[in-house]
Amino acid sequence: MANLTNRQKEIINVTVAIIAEEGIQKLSIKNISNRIGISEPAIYRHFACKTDILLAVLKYFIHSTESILNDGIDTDLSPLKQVGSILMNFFRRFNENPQLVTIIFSEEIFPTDDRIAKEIFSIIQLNQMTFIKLIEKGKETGEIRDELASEQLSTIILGALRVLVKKWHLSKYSFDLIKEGDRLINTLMVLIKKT
Amino acid sequence: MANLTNRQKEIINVTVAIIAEEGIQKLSIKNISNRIGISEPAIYRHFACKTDILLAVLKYFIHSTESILNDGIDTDLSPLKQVGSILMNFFRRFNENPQLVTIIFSEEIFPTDDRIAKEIFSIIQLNQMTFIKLIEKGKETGEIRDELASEQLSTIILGALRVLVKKWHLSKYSFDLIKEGDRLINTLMVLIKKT
Amino acid sequence: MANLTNRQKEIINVTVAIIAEEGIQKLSIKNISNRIGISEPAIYRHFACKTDILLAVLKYFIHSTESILNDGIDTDLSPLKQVGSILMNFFRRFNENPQLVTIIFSEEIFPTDDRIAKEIFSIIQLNQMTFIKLIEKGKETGEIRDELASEQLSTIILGALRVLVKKWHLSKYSFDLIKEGDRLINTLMVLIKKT
Amino acid sequence: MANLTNRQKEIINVTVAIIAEEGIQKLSIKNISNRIGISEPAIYRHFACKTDILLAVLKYFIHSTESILNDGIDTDLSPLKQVGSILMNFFRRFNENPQLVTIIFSEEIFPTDDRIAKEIFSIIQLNQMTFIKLIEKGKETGEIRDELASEQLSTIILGALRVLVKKWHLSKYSFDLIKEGDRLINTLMVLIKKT
DNA sequence: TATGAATGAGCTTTCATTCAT
DNA sequence: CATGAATGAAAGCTCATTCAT
Repeated sequence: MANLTNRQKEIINVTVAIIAEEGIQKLSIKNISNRIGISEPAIYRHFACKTDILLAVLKYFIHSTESILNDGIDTDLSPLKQVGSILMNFFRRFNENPQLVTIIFSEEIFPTDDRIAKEIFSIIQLNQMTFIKLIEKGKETGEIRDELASEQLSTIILGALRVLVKKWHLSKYSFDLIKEGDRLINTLMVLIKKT
Repeated sequence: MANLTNRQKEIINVTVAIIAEEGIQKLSIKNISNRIGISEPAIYRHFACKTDILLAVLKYFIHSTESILNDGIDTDLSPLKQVGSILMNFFRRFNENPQLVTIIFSEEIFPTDDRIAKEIFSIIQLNQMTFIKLIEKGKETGEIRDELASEQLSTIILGALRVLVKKWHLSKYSFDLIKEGDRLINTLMVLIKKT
Repeated sequence: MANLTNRQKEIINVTVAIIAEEGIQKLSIKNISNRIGISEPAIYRHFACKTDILLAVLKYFIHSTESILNDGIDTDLSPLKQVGSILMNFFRRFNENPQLVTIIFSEEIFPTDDRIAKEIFSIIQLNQMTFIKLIEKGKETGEIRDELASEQLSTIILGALRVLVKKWHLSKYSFDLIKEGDRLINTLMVLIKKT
Repeated sequence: MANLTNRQKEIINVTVAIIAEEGIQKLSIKNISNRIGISEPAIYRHFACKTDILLAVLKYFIHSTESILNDGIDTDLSPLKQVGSILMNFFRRFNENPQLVTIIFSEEIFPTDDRIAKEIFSIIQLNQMTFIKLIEKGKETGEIRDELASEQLSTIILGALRVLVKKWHLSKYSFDLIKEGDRLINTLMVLIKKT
């Protein structure tokens, strides 16, 4: 976000808001420019085309995801605790900013475009790799069950995260994500920790 | 699918194929009619509007999902084995019919429409409830760890299923879903079974 | 109406009802066939094209108009009384069958078509001539002011009829057409009768 | 018309011309844009939807009607003379601009729409009230027969105006509207003035 | 006499984008 | 940096009508 102008940031924010509130089908240049209060051609002063806006949005999400992951990882906690800490970070971020949900786990909504597909793949890889590394570390320290493949454990953790958050989103935030998230983390911890 | 005409079935199949191959953004009446080889207005002899086509597609998926779930549940296997059997059924179905993936786990792709939202919610509920019931049974028979909430275990199982299948799909089927699915099932079994 | 089949009469009645209730813009073959409960092509068994249906409707109105005019004229009343009698006949017919209004004075609603234009012109001529003849007779009997041109008096009478009926129709029948019609007739009588 | 852009005025004029020449059934965005020489979507830069164009047309007619009425009313003439003056104004305006006829007296041609219905009702009310007020004044000054209800006289005057103009229009302007109009005005004057 | 299926032409409207100013 | 005007392409959908059965 550093090398973006204020207008570009504004466009990205408005784009995220539209996708979250009205769905990607309602995302149009007109819709974006109306929300900002400028004309449609004005958008093209700041982005070459619509795809570039979506790419910028995705890059912003990578940045968000990275910061969620890093906030959890920069501690003195044990690897297992760090897994829990990262998950709780996700829940907290979603709770504060629910519109993130619509996009951060929604590969499907974006139009089929090679550049976009690449960007999405890198988000997924980032999540996957972070957890795999932590699980490996946890196995080394004897904290995590080492008879189970790290990749599969990572899949299980990410899947649980995703399904709970989606359920929360589809239920229109009808339950306390932090509380349910905490319970889910505990269950996951019980499942994977060495006894 | 029983009370549908052949043309209606054809339209549904073509719709599924388009969504799977080109994404929902490319789904248009023209696209559907072109693939079938009829004119656009001809579609409206068989469905009143585009939304009705999507609803029919979703109902078809509910039917598919139900049959996947029922194929696993109608056995003499133990509840835990049934969980594994259902999961393997999913993997096998996806492997045979990869275009199912794009839709069956993709709430987000459908346009915001009350009737569609209702249909999607029922698919999710169906999956959730099936696993919760089996887990409850498994706890009763002493096969599944009873210190863990059934709803959370269900969330974990569904999440793992989803993430593996999506990974397979995004990687353009670059790995053997059946083999990886089998390994994931084993890992899940190890995690949740009582020792 | 004599040489029409029952189905043809049914189609005409339904067409009149649609025009009256929903306007001519909503008149379509589909709409007609739906109301009757038959298929669209079935309509073409009874009329060659849509214009023919409209022509039949117009002929039915000519017939209606003729009978309204004749019911008033076949009496022993004086010419001036006959003018009043015919006008009251119109009001009574509209009161019993309000959907007549939408069409009987609505040249404009029909599509531009030579055959239709001809038919409409003949309705107007019929009305015009009937009143002109009566006024001429009334002048001869010394009942009607003879310093005024018959054609203009006819125009004034027909105009008054039309505006009152349209007002009644636009106000959604909010006043008693018979009572207001009676008062209008009296006013017209006062205006044109010789003193 | 003051707060309209030139393009908007052009669209309104072309719309009026199409309705007058081809009927409202032939009025389409394509038809409008073709006549102007721009593309169809270009229309939507100037009006949000087709209904808004029709509303602008109607507002233009209200304005026209108002100026016809006011041109006649702002004089030192007696009320009865003013009635005649207004009627002659109508005839003159129609004579100069025959396409006005098709719309100004044609409530029926517009599609059923609440906003449009409201606009049409206000045109009718305006005409009605203007004549009623003048007749009331004429009764006070002893110029107009006071044994007759003003509302009915207004109905008679408006009806006569309408029928003559429509006759002129349907006959494809085959007679001199000004001359016939003048004769009709004289007849009306004779009928309603106190003797 | 009726129907199911289909069609070409047309409709209103939206979209991403361009260009002169 | 911004806008008003415009556009080609495409969308979902309706219409009168045809044709084989």
